[in-house]
Order: sequence, then C-alpha cells, then structure tokens
Amino acid sequence: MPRTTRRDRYHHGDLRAALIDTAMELIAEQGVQGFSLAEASRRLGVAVSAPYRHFADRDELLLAVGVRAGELLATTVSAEIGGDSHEARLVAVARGYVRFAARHRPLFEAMFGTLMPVGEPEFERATQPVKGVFHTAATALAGGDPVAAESLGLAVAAVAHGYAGLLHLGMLGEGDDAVEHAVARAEAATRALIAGRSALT
Amino acid sequence: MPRTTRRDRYHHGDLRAALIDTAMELIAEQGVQGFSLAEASRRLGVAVSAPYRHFADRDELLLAVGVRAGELLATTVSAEIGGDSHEARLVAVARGYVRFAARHRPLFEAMFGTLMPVGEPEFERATQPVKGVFHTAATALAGGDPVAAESLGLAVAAVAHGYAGLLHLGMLGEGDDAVEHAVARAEAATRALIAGRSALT
DNA sequence: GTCTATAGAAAGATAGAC
DNA sequence: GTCTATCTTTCTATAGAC
Repeated sequence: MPRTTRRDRYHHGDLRAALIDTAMELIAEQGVQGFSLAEASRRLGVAVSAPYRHFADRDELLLAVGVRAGELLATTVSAEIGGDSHEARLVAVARGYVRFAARHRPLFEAMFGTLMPVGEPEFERATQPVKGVFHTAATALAGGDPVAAESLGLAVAAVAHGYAGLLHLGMLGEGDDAVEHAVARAEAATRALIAGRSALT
Repeated sequence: MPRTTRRDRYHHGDLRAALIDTAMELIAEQGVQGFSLAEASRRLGVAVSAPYRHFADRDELLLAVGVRAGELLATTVSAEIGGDSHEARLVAVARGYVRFAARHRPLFEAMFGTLMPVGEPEFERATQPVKGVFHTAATALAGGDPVAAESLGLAVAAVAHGYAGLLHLGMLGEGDDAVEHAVARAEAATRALIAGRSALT
C-alpha cells in the first residue's frame, strides 16, 4: 500500500519539521553537545546533506529549535497558571518556569545556553512569548502602572531564571526533592518581591 | 644566557598552571567552544600530548579552570563590598556579582554553563567560595537566625544570577547601558527581597 | 528534494622514544 | 615531563547525479 503513512524511518514529507523534532529529541537525550546535523540525519534515515535544503547551516536549525522551545515554555507555563488573585497567578508563573526548567532541562539549557545567536534579532522570536507570560501576569498585578509592571515582571523573571540556574548547578541538592525545593524557593522569593515591590521602581 | 626566564613560548616550569592560564585566555577570547587541549598546547608551544601528564582529560582541565574562576569571582566580589550597613553590603554583593558576569562573560558562562561536571563533588570546590560570599553577607543581615540567613542569601544569589543570565540573553539591551541597567535592577530587586523577606521563610 | 561521494578540518587520546 | 607520530572518530559543507 504505497499511500500509507509509514513512519518507520520517515521518507518524504515535511523534512524541515521532522528535523526540528529530531533535534529536540537528541537534545533531550544527550544535551546540546550531543546534537549534530549528521546525527539528526542518521536518525531520520536521510542523507547528511539533506538538511541543507532546509537550513543554511547547523545554527539555523538550532535557532528553529529555540523558537519552538520558547513557544513550548510559554504555553506550558500559561497552562499551569491558576489561582484567584493576581498575586497567585504571578507566583504560578514563577513556579511553572522553574518546573519547566527542571522537566526539560536539556532543552532549557539549549535555549538559554551559550549556543543561541543571542545578538541576532531572530532570537527575539524565540524569547518573546516567554517574556510575554511574565509581563502579562505582572501587569495585572501592578494595575495601571506600566513602569512598575515592567520592573516587577523582570524581577520575577530574574528570580525564576536564577533559581532554575541554581537548581541545574546542583546548589539546591539533587533529585525530585531539589526540584520541589527550587519551586518553593522561587515562590517564596516572588512573594517577597511582591511584598517589597515599592523598592523596585 | 641559559638561565634567563624566557616567556616567549614557555618551556619547562609549571605546565599545569600555565595550561589553566592559557585555557582562561582562550575562553576569554573565544568562549568555551573555542577552547581545546590542542589549541592550548599550540599556544604554549608544547606538544598536544603534554597536557595529559597533568590532566586526565579535557574535562579535568576545564574543572580546574572552574575552580580558579570561582575563586576569582569570590575575591572580586568581596573586594567591592562596601557600605556602612548590612543591607548595603548585601546589595553590593549582588551588584558585584552581576558586574563580574558582565565583565568576564565568557569565563562566567564557562563556569555556569553546560560544560562543568556539575554532578561531581569536585565541582563544589569551585562554587563554594561564591556561595560563601552571599551567605556571609546574608548572615550579617539576618542577625542570629540561620534559616532566615540561608533563605535570604539564596534568594539574593538567585536574583543576581538571574539578572546576569537575562543580561547575557540580551533582554536588558546591549552595551554598557545594559550592564548598568542590569546592575541597577539587581540592586533594586535585592532591596525588595530584603524589604519583603518575611515572606521568604 | 533527496542521494552518493567526498573534500577538508579538527579534536581526543595513546604508544613509545628521549 | 616532554616530544614525535599516529590512530580514530566525528563533523560541516559542497558538487553533481537522479
């Protein structure tokens, strides 16, 4: 049956999308270091030259992965937002961010590590959704003051990003306990920032 | 004159130390990616096999760099601590940390990036001095309460580390303005944490 | 759009001489 | 402790056929 969709190895279809998926798999399994165009091609059963029809070079594929990772991070965090107060929802964003960093550590590190083309404006496409989540939650809390909202959103993002980093550095211990600890610490620090937010502006 | 110390290319002496220095130079110039045992050997004018007499492998040299970087970070931040109140000194630690991250970006990224052997206990030797600086300043502020001191020190470290990360991601702009912005934001957030620190415990 | 084939480069690590 | 020499592996990227 020629028309059946065979996903044994993949063959003809949307190679571009398949490469992004495979790159994310490889990164999840072995970290960014363990990813290469050659390995991704091998896993998909295509020639190592095939990706060059869709991406100018390795970095361009990596950037595409970053964009997808940013969307995934933003939607994942958004989906976990809950609570009946503005404060509760901003806290939930911080919690969700740290949790995502823990659950998708290699992808998180790929996105915020040294390998993304930070200078290039294309990279903004990747980070914009994430910034939006913090900004939206902070704006709701800060009422009508856009300056206060900006400061608060950034501070909470820094705290969440910072605890994610400390967690990955093993400074909060290892294993599931460390994750819960990091999440709880990020929550507490977010509450402290909110309580002391008059010092932010 | 055979006994003159020639530093043209280096020859015989403390190769171990020279390798660490050269590795830090290479990292400063080209980032961690641009560092290799081969390149370091080349620059010192020794054979590529020479380093293996002093380090089991590449990672072991990188770890030694991490230890040195940790000491440098801790002493640099310590030297910048000033102010006549406990609060001012804790704030100065946060400022100094972000400033160091900006000034020694490649080294900072090498130390806290994906390449250090985080799992291994040896890595603690590298991070311990840095943790100590935050902990000492927080303890002075928290008075006799060790739990509060621990929480506060960690939160300020997370904020500083977080702003350093956001700065490197270009989320605070580019250039010297961005650095000053990051430092100022880290200071403000630290003050907010201190003001709202009752929420931390 | 994908394949074969290949050029070209670089690195990690080891064996054995001195 | 350092050197020469070499093995082995892996990757990026391109040229040209189908």
